[in-house]
Amino acid sequence: MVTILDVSRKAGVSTATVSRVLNHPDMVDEKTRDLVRLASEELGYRPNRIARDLARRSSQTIGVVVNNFASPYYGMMLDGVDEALAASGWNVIAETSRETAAGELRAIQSLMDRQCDAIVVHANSLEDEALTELFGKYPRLVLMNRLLEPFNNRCVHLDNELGGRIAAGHLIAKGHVHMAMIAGPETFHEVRARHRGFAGAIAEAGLALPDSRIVRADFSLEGGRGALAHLMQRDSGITAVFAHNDEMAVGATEEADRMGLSVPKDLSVIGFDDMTLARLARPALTTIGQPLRAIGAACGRLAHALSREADTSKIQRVFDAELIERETVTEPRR
Amino acid sequence: MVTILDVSRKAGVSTATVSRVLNHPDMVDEKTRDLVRLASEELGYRPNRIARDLARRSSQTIGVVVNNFASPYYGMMLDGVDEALAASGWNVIAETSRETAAGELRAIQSLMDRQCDAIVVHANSLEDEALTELFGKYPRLVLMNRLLEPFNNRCVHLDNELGGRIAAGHLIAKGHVHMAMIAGPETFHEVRARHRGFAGAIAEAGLALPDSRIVRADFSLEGGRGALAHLMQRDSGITAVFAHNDEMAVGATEEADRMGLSVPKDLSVIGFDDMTLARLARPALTTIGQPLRAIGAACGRLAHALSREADTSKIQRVFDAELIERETVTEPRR
DNA sequence: TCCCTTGATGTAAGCGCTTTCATATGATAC
DNA sequence: GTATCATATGAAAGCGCTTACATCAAGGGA
Repeated sequence: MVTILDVSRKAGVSTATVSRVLNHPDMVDEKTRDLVRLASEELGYRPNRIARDLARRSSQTIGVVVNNFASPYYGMMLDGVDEALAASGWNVIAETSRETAAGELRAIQSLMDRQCDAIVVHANSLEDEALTELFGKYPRLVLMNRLLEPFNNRCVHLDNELGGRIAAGHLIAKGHVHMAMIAGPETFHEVRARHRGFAGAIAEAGLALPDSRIVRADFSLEGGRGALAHLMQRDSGITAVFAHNDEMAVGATEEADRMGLSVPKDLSVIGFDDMTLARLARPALTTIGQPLRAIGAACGRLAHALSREADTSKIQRVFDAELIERETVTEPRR
Repeated sequence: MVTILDVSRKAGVSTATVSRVLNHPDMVDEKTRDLVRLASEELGYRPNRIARDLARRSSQTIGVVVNNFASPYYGMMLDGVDEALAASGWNVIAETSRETAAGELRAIQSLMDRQCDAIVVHANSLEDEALTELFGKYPRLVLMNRLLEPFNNRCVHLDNELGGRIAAGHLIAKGHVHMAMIAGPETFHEVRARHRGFAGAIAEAGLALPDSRIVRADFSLEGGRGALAHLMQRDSGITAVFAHNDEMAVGATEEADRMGLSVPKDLSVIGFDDMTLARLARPALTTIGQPLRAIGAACGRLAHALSREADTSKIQRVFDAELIERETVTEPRR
């Protein structure tokens, strides 16, 4: 390994000077600069990032914690973070939590041990209290796609409640009255917010969403199928279903099809997330979109600003959900 | 920040002893060990990973270079790497190349600067020569899902040629004679291998795959649609199409539908990759699956072994493509 | 009793950088 | 010619760890 000492010797200067041409080139004479650069070049010198970080007491790195890498949901947000940071020369290092609270803690710890200047965490297993303690203790934590009340200014998230509202609003506008919901697991705070929004808008319209029209599934296609079967068996008068993600919505569509119900003629279906699959499903799924890349990018910018103690006031923290109209919602049959 | 010095003072021992209870606990007396552990605990001490890595001259970290995070194709492989390394306590740090050769080089460099003990790279923009030079120079590089001839033992990949062969074999077995191919961009080495396998198997069966039945598209749904339109216009006798990825296959299916051709009755379609979409498409897409997670895991294991100069001979490097039969292939009409 | 082991700990020298502070040099001003 | 200042550089002290080596006490064998 060629070190700064080798370069300094070859160039006939001190290591301090070499370090300066790397980091503060204007502090050194042009001739010396060229000398050093030439020597660097010839030796193929590359500064050791670890040593630099240790000396600087800053790693110029943002850590990110996500559930896994395989799901494009996290992938898009990660891409967003990455993109936001690329220009500044900062790096992102991501770790997975494997969907457990312990994993989330472990990943955060591990990223702190690596001296990340700030950490963006997508936590959905950790409880509010645990998070509150963490956020109270560490000022350079950013919460990704979740709201934690006293720390709003370090949360970047989709307005899930609005998403639920939009879904309900769209169905109501089409004339639906007997609506049902296929919810995700209650541990997800997004699920609770979507539920709140959907139920709220329905109530405000003077309609009802009895518990019998709510069923929970696990975000999977099969879960969606089972949920729809369950729902229709309880109450065959349902004309529209809101599913908490696209995969369950597609599952519900398939199950409806299997039961001889045509979507959207006999049953309208609306999903959530607007993943690729919503676009590719047939009939193409009407859904609620969220700007994942933008959310990720905002997290990246926020984390970066926090690290440099820069102004964070102009960074957007709440992103609106958006109705993506495709083919699975129409007026109810009368 | 609480350092090893703080702990040593609190426990009344030297920093060396503290370091030893952390790294070689059996070298220190039980009583001292407890003393140190207690002090650590009370102070909330966490070793600074950067300092440790510098002193050890090893980061216990594997770097991974991928095109992007958003595509599950990379996501699954990343998850595989992550999973393979989790047990050993090693970390993975991933960087994106943004799909350019320059980006691939930049990412590799950056990971080297961070002293990754080994680097797994998914390179599809870099030419063979450039890669050969890199692999010659750095013995701890692993190539992900691509074969680079003189360095077979550092390449983990799907047998794409076999994949092409399997696709052709399946269609031939069903009785197809007039087959076509929607290829991806020729810059992808996978594309060339799939082409080779598909064409080879057809030739060996005594059939023909004239150039007029090959058309190139860009791996997108729209590309697939356009390609199929093109193909059928040139030669309406085609009874089966092999597309180089699932998205193009689904596009082709849709376009066929639009043209009044029913899949699979009038036209059989077979894709490649077996992404979620293949499972969810209707009709569900028959395709060639690749064990991405396993490939990623093998890369992780190989990189890990390389770092420790351990035995790598038992690590699988070539993975077989697999036929996933669903609904889009059947016998041709006669 | 003396010498040699053995085991437990401390001392201190790194790891490859950055940065503070001191120093040298030449230019500028009087 | 001397005092002053700006500019360019070097010396050296860290950053928070690990580890080779030295040291020391206790135990065992002669």
